[in-house]
Amino acid sequence: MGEKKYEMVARKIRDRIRNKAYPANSIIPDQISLAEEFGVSRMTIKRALDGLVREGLIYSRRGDGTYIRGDIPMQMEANSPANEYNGLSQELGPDRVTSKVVKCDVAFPDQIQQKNLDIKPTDPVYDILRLRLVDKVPYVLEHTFMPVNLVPRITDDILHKSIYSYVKNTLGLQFGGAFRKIHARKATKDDVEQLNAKSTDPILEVEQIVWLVNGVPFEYSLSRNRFDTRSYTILDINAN
Amino acid sequence: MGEKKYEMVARKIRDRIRNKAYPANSIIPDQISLAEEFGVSRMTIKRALDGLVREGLIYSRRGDGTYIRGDIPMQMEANSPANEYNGLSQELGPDRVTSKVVKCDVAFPDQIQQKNLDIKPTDPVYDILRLRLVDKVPYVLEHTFMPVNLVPRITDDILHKSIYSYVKNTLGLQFGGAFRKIHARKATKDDVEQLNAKSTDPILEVEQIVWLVNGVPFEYSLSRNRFDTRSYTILDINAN
DNA sequence: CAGTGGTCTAGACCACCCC
DNA sequence: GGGTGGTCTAGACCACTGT
Repeated sequence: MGEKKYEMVARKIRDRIRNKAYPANSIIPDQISLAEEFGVSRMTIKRALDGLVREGLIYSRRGDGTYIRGDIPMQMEANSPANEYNGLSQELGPDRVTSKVVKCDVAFPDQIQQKNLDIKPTDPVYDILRLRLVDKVPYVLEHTFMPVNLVPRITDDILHKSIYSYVKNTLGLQFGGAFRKIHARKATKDDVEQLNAKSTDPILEVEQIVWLVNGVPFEYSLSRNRFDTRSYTILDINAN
Repeated sequence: MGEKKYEMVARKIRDRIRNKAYPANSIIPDQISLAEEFGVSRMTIKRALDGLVREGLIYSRRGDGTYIRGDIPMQMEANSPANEYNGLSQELGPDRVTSKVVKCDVAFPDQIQQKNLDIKPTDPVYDILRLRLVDKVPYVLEHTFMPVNLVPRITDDILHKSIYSYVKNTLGLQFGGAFRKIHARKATKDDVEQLNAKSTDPILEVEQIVWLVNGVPFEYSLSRNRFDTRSYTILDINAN
């Protein structure tokens, strides 16, 4: 189906912010005027604005108006946001990202994997260790576990490109969400060998569960990032 | 002012989930039934459910129904979420948290502070270094910068308790959001001395800007956490 | 097909800010 | 008081899932 009305409105207002048609720190037209301009109801305008609030682009104050938020300097300098489940390839473009498959096994899950993927000891999982390189420089060492029955027919070609685009586009599965836990860790032998980390370097580790829209856990993974080239960014808006 | 209707509905449904009146992985009544039961319109039910979806408690599928999400095992084990702007005292209870004020100066901001707080070189800032202890064990070393004009009359008593509750409750200011960047770092001399970290220990650093509802940056801080006692958790729901 | 959740409307009322 | 955003309604229509 086509673009929803509130998505259309949000997109157009987002464009105006990018074009500086609505400059930083300025006030934008009131909701009734916007409703007339876009030919939709005020509730639909509100819905679109709520989305932009959560994206951090605007903020509203009851009795006052809706304003464009200025740029966040820290965000401007962020190298690559480590959030979202789009995978590195989509974030940085598939041309810059390459993968070295260190290991790709099928095995029965250990207790941690059983618990995090909500599966039985007899349900086999993929056990995949990949080094992801950006512009041929080691970037992150990803250890991924996925139930075999959810993700059939993994090929070497897929592993060298993007698992996520395979899951999304070929298998037609939709991601519902993720829970992540970020740690600082000491470097292991693998980190030294694969990431070219020094043995005294800290490692930024992201442990995550990703599940599908139907609530089924689909991936449990541990990503070990070089501390000097990667950080994780979070925008946390205090909204309903 | 009183509780809004959608907040009331969300709270009651949240309670039913906690009580297992709506058990994990079960389906809940349809929106029309809920609307009748609570005596509100269906839109209000939808609004309440949307909030619970973002909290990760439920998920809905069009044409099907709304389901209770099972517990996330990784979340159960999380020691203490490092997110939110409530401050440590509120997270863990004021009785367990103590503070050692290492430094509390007023100074003119350097370029980084000017940029992140959006202030002029002539606007003085607090430069506060506090060690936060939980059950008397060093936990996090917080380096905080705040514009003096926004947060007047900081006292030693406030520094030993909670700056956040002072800002929220005494000054009556409301937090609008935060942007955070998480790094893994090498330990510094301060970390060794204050956090009792070993010089070879990694440090989990949270760099953040917090702003108020009117968009004004209010705090820029660097929190250095012991890698073995603290992690940062994020729940990331794929929703509108 | 029946039943579900998602979108959208037109209008009402309220809480709040600023003048 | 005048104008703003926030809440809530009753109802309509649509998209989707299951059978």
